[in-house]
Amino acid sequence: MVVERQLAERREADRRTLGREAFLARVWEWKAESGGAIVGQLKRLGASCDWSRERFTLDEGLSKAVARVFVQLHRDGLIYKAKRLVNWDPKFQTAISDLEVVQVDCKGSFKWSRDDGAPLDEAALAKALARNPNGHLYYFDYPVVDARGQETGEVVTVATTRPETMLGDSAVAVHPDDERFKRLVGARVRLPLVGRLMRIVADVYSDPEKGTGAVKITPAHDFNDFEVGKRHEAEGARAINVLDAEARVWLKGNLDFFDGLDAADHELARLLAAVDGVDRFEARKRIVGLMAMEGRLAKIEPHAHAVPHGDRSNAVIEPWLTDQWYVDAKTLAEPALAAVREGKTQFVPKNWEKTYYDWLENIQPWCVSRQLWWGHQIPAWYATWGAVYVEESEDAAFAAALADGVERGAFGASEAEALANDVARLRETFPRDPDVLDTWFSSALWPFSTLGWPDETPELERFYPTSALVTGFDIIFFWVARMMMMGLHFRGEVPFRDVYIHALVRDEKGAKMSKSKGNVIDPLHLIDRYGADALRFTLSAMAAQGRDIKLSESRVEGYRNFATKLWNASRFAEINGCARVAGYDPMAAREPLNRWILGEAARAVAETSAAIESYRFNDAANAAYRFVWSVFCDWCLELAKPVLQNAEASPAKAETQATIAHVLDTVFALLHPFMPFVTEELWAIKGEVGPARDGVLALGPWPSADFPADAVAEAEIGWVVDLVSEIRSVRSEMGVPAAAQPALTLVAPPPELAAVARRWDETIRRLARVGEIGFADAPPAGSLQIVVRGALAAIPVAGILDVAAERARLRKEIAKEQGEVAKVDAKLANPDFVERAPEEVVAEHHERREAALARIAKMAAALERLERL
RNA sequence: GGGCGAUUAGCUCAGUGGUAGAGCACUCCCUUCACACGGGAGGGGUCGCAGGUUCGAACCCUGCAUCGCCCA
Repeated sequence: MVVERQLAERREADRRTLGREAFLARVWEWKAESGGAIVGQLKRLGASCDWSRERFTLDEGLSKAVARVFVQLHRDGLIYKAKRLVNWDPKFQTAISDLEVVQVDCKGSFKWSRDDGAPLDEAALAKALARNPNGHLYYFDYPVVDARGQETGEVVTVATTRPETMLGDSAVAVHPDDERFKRLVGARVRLPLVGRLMRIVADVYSDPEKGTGAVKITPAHDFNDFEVGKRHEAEGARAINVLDAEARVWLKGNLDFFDGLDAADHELARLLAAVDGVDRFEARKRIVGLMAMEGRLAKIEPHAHAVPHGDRSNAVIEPWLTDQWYVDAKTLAEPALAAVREGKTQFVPKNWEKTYYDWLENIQPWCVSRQLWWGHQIPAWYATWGAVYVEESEDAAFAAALADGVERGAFGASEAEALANDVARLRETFPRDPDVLDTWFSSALWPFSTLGWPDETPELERFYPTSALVTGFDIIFFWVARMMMMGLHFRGEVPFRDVYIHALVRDEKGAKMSKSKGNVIDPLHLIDRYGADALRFTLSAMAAQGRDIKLSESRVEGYRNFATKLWNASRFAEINGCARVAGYDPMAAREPLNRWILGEAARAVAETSAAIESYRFNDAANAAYRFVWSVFCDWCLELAKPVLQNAEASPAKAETQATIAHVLDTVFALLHPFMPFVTEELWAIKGEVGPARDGVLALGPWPSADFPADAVAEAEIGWVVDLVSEIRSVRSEMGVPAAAQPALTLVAPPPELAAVARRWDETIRRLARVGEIGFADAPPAGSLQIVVRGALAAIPVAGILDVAAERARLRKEIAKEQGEVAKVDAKLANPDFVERAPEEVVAEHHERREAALARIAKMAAALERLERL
């Protein structure tokens, strides 16, 4: 299609002029240059595919699979040729499947009624239809005739949105229970302009509520009418095709049309002159005009209805009667449905199962032939005696045709032998079906055709069934369901265990990106600005299940910053001699800080792994992000600074350096799926010092989550973190200048806490920006007082303390805690709660209450001391 | 008309029965020797509305409203 458009743009010969072979050469040319674009995008995004297995549907091996499948299905009776209505695209002149049809709502504005007395303003109608040929309902009177064909004076009014199809009408249907028409069932009407006599038949398809309750039946041009027509063949209903492949009215030489008519009739001649060979929409206007002239047009109303359009061509689709090849999708769908019901294949998120079921349960025969040139040509050869030979190769087909020809007596054995040696004549005698297969037909074989099927290859043995298919929801019908059908039929096993339906990226307003809307966000553009890592991380972080992604650049920017942060953290480690050490054993680490960060890292790895395994990529990205930035950078590196920057070498310093190097390696591996480029780069840089790397990070193992959490280390580090945080908070709130370095007094700490404080003296002073750290039994006068994990800390700021503000602050804190206690008390006072809630929930409430009360007590005491001032 | 989903902080979104969260934006402070693409501290939500189930509901059920998607 694209190539055809290019040809038109460049004013070159169209495909029919060019001929099949020359055209296909052009398409291959185009495929070579543009087909690489998507692969290029994937590579820029860092998709680590096994590119050696890249395939194109028209590759040689895949063609073999297609031929095998077509022949096999034909022998199984699951592919057949039939004359049925198809969705015909008059622009591309090919049949398309239901899925390639999009419904477009149309509503016109033109209104006219014969009862108003004014003549039909054809110019105004033409103007309205020029804007959109659809969107109106036209009411036509069909005169009732008696047994001799004389008009009785009575009319039946039918309504239609496509007036030109009346040329192919062969019945009028009314509902069997509709009292208004009961006595007319079986009577005949004369089709205006044409003169055809047709029956009024009773059929439940006719909806008494819609239009006039009587509906014209045009079996050759409407899917519903086709079914109605079949039911009433005995009453004369038949398919009369009145359009050609380009949707022009086709009457001259149309035997079906003239059947039963007097070709010499002058009224018919006038009709032919007016509409024969005329485009359907022009014919629509002319038919309406002719009907008005005959006084058979009752009225025209604006009418909202859905009009089928080709999703590629955007042309209005015409239901058209043709010979096409069909796959018996209903039969193939049964195992495909069962496989998902039995859980052999699982959808993630699960709710997409419903979409899959709905479609497969209501599946229609799949029209697989296309009147195009680009694609797998259908492996069917025809003989003059009406037989068709479906074979995997031309040779096989000719052999079969010759043998059959001899059998039928079409020619003698010697004649057949002579023919067999003359390929040119064979091709003339048994022409191949010129149509090609729907591209989704070959796509349906993808999971096994790409692995070498129909040969039993080692790849097939190893990789089929595949573990997971990742795709968009809009592909469930087109591809997933069809791969399931074909995979089960030809391999006896599902093609994949999991089907992960990913989010669709939309623009910032939530609109689906489309070239015609011009709101496409080019990933390469974003990559140029923020880097592939930032884009990947953003997409992962926003890929919550069951929701689409409204991509906003600010998020991408934020994750670009994250990549920078990671880079700087690595630089910090490098500057501070955090080099990898051969044989480093995390389990042997002694320092609380190291044991703590190792435990935190293990937890982050475990969380990220679990999230990835259950396809919760946003949770995975967030867990990794939080650990790297909020834990490792914000605390571990900060807490390590005093040790690292101490000029003296010590076992603690060496252990910390080695641990940080080790944790960084963990971080690189953990982030690699989200940010492959920067992590690979850092991995290489950090590989320059210390033991040699085994290989690239991309091929390295996933980090271990084995390190057990160390409660003692957590208590120590956690307290330091909380203390620093609390001091910072109270400083900021009370307006202690950043430059001021007041002392810190720990009030009567338990001995082990005092030891911790001494161990972290330098760190606390640095991070909390306090001077000397001392111990006392009571807080010094004029102190800010805070409670950290049950311990009281005081910051004497006598000179600058605003006593009133500090009182207010303490009262506010106390009130907050009291509120908490009140809430918990209310619950605990409820006997139903205590009785029915799980024990641990009740216990937790008690603990919360105790903790709050303890804080209140300490702060109340602090407040009291302040009051005494 | 049928089905699916959404409605939570200014914005974009997590959160499937037990103390409402993140990123961005916003306010204030900081040129502290990895990082201003940074550091620190804050403000901000009766979880669309109305019922119901439950000791307890953003979460489960029913109805309604608004928006979106798919199918006919």
